[in-house]
Amino acid sequence: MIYSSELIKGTLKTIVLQQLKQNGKMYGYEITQKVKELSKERIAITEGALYPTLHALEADGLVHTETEYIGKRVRKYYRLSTSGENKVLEKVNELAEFMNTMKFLLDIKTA
Amino acid sequence: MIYSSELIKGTLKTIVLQQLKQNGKMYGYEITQKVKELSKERIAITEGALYPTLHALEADGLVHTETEYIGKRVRKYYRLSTSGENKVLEKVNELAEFMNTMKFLLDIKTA
DNA sequence: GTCCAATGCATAAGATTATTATGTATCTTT
DNA sequence: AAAGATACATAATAATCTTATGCATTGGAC
Repeated sequence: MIYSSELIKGTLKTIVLQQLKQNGKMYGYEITQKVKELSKERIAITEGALYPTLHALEADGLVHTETEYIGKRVRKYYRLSTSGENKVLEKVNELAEFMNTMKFLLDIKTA
Repeated sequence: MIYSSELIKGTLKTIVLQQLKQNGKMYGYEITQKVKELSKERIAITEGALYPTLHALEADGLVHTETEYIGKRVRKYYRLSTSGENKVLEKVNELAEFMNTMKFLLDIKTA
């Protein structure tokens, strides 16, 4: 079962930043696969969502890129900048608090 | 501190449905105030977001409405339909699971 | 050796759903 | 009398996703 796409909205940037934090440098396709695996197939990041997001993170100076060639195929690696490292902490903290609030609001018992 | 609006996206319908479940019948303004109170001012539902959402829930047959007059002032009460009662269970369960997945993905420790 | 699936990037049209602004009107408090 | 709270609603705009499309390389199956 895949989570309905509305839920991903608003958390995608946070997920991507956190993956970069945990893995140092990653390329786009790798991020989709890693998140798919970690979420047991329940979070599917589409390319149409991912690439614009990565470009936005770069435009905001939260990540830096390096291009590598594997044979003739291009890979664009992304890595957190210093401000990106701060941002991921902020974002994850905010989401953690938000989830606590939602748990209370929705009367959800902890598993 | 108010949660950034991106986080609300995708959870607003669930919040509204759950409030209706917990309180039987409610009118729009009441929902905004109740959520504001329960979230300690951290979730602010704007009218421009709420009313279209309520209308959509009604169009989907998840809620029924009754209009009441308090003096000359109109109040439109919303109440879950039978399919709305099923829907709220689905939505809350999905969100609960999603939050567990996110907690794992983002390496968040339980408070 | 050819074809399909997977890998890898990217953008564009369209849909969804929020923000912000605006409008109307009543009621309460100062 | 004025301001703020109550109460509904819609429209223009913005953000951000889905879906579709495009291009190109690589690996495995047949």
